[in-house]
Amino acid sequence: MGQRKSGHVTLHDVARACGYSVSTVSIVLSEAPLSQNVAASTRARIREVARQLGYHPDAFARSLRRRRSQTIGVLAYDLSDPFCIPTVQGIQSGLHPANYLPLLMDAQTHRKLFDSYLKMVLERRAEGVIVIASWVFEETNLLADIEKNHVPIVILGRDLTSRRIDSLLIDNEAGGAMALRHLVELGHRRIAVIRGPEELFDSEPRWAGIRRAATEAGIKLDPRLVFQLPGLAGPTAGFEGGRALARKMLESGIRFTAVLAFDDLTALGVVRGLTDAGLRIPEDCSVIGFDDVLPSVVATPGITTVHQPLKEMGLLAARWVLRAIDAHEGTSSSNIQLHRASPELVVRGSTTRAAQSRVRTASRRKEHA
Amino acid sequence: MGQRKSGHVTLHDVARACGYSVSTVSIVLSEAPLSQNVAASTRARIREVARQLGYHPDAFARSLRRRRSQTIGVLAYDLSDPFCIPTVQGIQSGLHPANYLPLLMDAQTHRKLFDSYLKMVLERRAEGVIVIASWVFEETNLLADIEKNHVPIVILGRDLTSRRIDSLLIDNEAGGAMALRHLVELGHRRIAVIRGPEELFDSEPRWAGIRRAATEAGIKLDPRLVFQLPGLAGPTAGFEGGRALARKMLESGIRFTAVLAFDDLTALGVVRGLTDAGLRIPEDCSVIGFDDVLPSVVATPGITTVHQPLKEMGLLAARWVLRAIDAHEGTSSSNIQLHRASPELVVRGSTTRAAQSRVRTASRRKEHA
DNA sequence: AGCCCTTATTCAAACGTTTGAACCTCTTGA
DNA sequence: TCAAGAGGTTCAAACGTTTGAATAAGGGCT
Repeated sequence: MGQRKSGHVTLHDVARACGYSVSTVSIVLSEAPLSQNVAASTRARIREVARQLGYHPDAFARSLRRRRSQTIGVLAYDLSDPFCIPTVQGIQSGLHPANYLPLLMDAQTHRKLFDSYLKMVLERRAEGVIVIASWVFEETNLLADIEKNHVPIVILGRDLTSRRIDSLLIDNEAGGAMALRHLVELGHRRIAVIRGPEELFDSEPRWAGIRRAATEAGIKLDPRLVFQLPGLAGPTAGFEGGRALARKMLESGIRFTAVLAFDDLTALGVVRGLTDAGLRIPEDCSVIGFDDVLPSVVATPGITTVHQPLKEMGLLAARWVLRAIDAHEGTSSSNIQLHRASPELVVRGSTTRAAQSRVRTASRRKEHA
Repeated sequence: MGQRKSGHVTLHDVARACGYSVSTVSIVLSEAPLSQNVAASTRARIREVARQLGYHPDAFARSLRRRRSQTIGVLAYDLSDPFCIPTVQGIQSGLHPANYLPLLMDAQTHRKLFDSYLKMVLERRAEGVIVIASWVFEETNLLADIEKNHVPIVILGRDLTSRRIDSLLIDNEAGGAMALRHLVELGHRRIAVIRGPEELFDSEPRWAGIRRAATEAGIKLDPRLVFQLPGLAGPTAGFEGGRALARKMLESGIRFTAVLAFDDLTALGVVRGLTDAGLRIPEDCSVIGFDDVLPSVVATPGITTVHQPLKEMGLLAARWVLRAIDAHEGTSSSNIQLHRASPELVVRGSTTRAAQSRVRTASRRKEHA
């Protein structure tokens, strides 16, 4: 009856209630090796009492004593980016079998939040950290602290091997090339490209891949058809950006039969922009994106895109940290790793052969020239 | 130099490094009231050394001693449901100012995961729990444990006041009515309805609201035009369901000029299904959804829908738990609360006046009759 | 009897904090 | 000169676990 002030049932309570010592109860409930030596009847009794009282071991006390938190900090730069979710799920599924718990935090694109969460992760003695970051996380000085405390860290979405951090990211170069090749194979020659914002790490290599593929295919990308997304803010920035640029494309008066957008949200914005102007997708203009997020799947037409194996990447990231933790047991760090995941083309309804589309676009375009 | 075995810098280390006792260091670094009495020079010195060493207080030890975890468990039934994200963000923003940290877990619709996470939340001594659940969380016996341990709990998305749990949810009845009224005001009379799956709590009241509004408007809902989503599985189940049912609608041969879908994903599925059959949205048929998730914003046409103020609800949920924790300090529980958030209609491109659309649909329909 | 082994249980120290109480060493006022 | 206070710092106990070492009681062996 007498409730402890904390309001939580402790080993002590269970011990008192069943007449055994705290040690015995602990040994039984935590299934320590010694528990083989405990009489079966005792075990049963203790378990029963614990259950009745609703006992749950205190993770703080336990972690303090065991010096293991069984926790991995997962820092997402913005959960509302559909990009993050599958990654997180991959991480989760990698951590769960090893009995590790992700300590998931959403920085909501705020640099300050990011820093303060990183600190918290450290304070909660996460044994490792996974950062999902396209762009935050430039130069946080907490990184130094992480090192000082010997917490292994893996970053997803950027190459930071130069700073001696294990990194996983999509092969943007290959992905960009893949997207352009797809359009070329459909017969498109006059292709508008929307590059990513400068702050974004992915922008450059993706663009490089696009140019390489264009060169290989013997196609010149008209510089007047190359646009760039402005800096980002909010979850629908890509959409609005794509929409605005679509309008610009039409106003430019240059002929094009396909748009290669930086990512899916941008592609969806382009679709909206072109549709508003009276074009039909894909008949009058093909549109391709990058990422393969949910909205691309459920939009009509579905957006052809370059799929990132996010779940797999998350899973791998989880494996890496766990391995690093194990290694740490031994001693010293292994070598810094870099993984470039292979993108995959997903063809949906937003792209089609160029043949007739070129004509239509041309005729339509006059209205906006 | 000599690294402690734990690899973490402790108060002890800082104390040794600067020649003061652990107590003094603790008092300074935790900014305890006593720290006014500590010489300014000492304070500065201690802070400096702590910084240099990369000291971060051990949250376990601290929570253990202070008997406060500053943590609220947040259990989402499925983070990949776009529905969850804004809610989580709302919760986060409600917790942050009070210096509480959400312990976010994603059950990924797995009942077992849900239970095991709930246990973990309890073990980590969360001071409160917020559950985002449309459907999991039927009868988990852990609920009893939660009560035994006096952890305040709030549920989002269901009414569980009958089980003495504070609950927040959207006013489904009003939302359903709102959706139907919108269609009626646009002149639609022959409206197809897709009800939610039975397991889902929201399905029934939403449907009730629809019927009430129909009656009030003097409209009969043709039972042959009322469909029901099958049980759900996976994030795109709603989409596939809507798509399949759209086909069924057309095959039924019954005339309709608008579809009221259970939620946005379903609505998007309907759009796809109808479009595939050659109809145009909204000219040939209006489609309305429910929830206002990201894909509805970025699809073309944008999906007209009933907005749920998820961020606000999350914020309120956070406030409630915090209040409950404060109250707990005092003693005894206040009364169980229920909040029905008011939905809001968001008109986008997927709905339009019925006048011409009825004709077109009729003429189109022949192709599929 | 004495010894060792097994079985069943408990002791007590430790994990890294926080904090009420205690301890010094000065001033200051009477 | 002493008491009282203030300023500055430390003691030591506690939070709820875990775990190596210790204890105790029973056998079986020589």
